[in-house]
Amino acid sequence: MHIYDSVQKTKLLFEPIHKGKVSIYVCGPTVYDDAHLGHARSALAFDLLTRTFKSLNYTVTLAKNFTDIDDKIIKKVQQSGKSMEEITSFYIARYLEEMDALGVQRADLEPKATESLRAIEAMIQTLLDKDFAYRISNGDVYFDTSKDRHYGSISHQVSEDDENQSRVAHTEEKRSPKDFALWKACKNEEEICFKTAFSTGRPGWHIECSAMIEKHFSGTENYSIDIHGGGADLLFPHHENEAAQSRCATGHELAKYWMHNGFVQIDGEKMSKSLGNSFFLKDALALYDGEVLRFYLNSVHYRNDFNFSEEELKLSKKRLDKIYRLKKRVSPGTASTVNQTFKTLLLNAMSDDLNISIALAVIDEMLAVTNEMLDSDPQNKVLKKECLANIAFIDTLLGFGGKEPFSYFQIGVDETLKQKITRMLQERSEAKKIKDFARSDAIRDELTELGISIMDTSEGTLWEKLS
RNA sequence: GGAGCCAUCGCCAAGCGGUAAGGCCGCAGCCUGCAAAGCUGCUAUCCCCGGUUCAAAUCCGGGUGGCUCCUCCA
Repeated sequence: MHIYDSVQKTKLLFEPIHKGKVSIYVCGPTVYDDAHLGHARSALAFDLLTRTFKSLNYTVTLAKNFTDIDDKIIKKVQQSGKSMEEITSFYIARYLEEMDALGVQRADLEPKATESLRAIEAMIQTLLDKDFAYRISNGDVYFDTSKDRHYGSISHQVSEDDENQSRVAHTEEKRSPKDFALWKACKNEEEICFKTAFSTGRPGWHIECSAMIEKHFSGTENYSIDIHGGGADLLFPHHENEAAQSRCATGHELAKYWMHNGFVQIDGEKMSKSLGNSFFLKDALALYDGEVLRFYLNSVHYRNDFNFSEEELKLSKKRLDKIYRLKKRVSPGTASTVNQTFKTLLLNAMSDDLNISIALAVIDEMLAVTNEMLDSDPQNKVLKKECLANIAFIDTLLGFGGKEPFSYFQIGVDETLKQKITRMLQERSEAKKIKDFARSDAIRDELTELGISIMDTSEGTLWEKLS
């Protein structure tokens, strides 16, 4: 397995800390609002990563956190009158439902900030004890970036010039604009506050990830985990700060490899809540099947930016359709053993920093070859069984192609319409029997108007919903 | 102002110094009563200008254009 490390900015051979095992921590969402396509892209990218490791016979431990303490959540509590727990549990549940619909496998660990307060407090206390952090008069605790000689080594974005480092306003007591909050003291009684030795308040954004990783992963003398992942926007300052905290608190590096996924864009601009161009997952899933969305969002390499368009999504579906058409051809039946050449080619592609484009090309080649062989030998049962195994492997590795193929093409067609289609097809085949082609073609036109495409085969007439 | 990323056929997109994968669309053909599906065939010298090299889409320098980070952000 080779992966691109965003710290060294090059593709590296993956060598696990512990042989045969891989530990991955991905920054999850802040749960104060609905997830959009960008959240899906990130989840999907790391889902592909864990599936690939699993197929390579690694034992994977994946952690994805939920940030459930945050200024925006507090704001929402104040505005809505609901409790923090009500709000966060609602969005966590919805996030998980939507990820299920996309075929994202659940993380092994889903730590929350509210459940990690003791670990957070302990890490901040360690940093204070070791003099890597300082408390100011209002109770805030800051990380002293000047004490960390390696600060900047993750993102390479730290300026020598303090004035240019940040555009945010700073408290006077902060020693440097680069310093960041580990702990924010409560300013008034309405806020959500937790008692600690240093002050009553809440954790800063960066500390939870560092603390959770220490809490859940054993690590070694060199690294806490193998891979740390997240969106490209998290590289700086979030991951830089995480790395600094962990390095200074534990004496070793946080992660051996760092991976960052590219953005989902709308009309060439980053999708974000602040820009107001978000396409929410709940809306997308109301319009399109989760598997289709998954296929589309995964069809471009995870590090590239992804310019989303509904037209492209529909075109992308055609490529998925081809897998299911072949699956129809080889169904029903039981899968035998996956073709080893096919399996190797697919795995090789994904082992090269998740090269999905090559993987899809390998699949298309398998599709074409199998279709061709079936054209000349339609009853080849050995071939059919192997093909079912091949498609099952695609589903295991990439997470699509697993549905029952006939129902796949009928998603969105209700029972009433299905019965109507069946009646029309019966009438059409009777017309065809007596060579009344005018009548049979008229029925086909009616079906087209209903959004249904038909195809005559030796097994009878099949139909699909037009997308 | 500081720090990066990207630019390949009409569209999407691989390529990681050795002579341009794949998909969509289009055209022609096979199959079909006609279609659909499937199969076969056809379509690019890689934003521009220099340089390095026997050899560059791939490396270096300079442009142009787009995006991102430096504030919450996947």
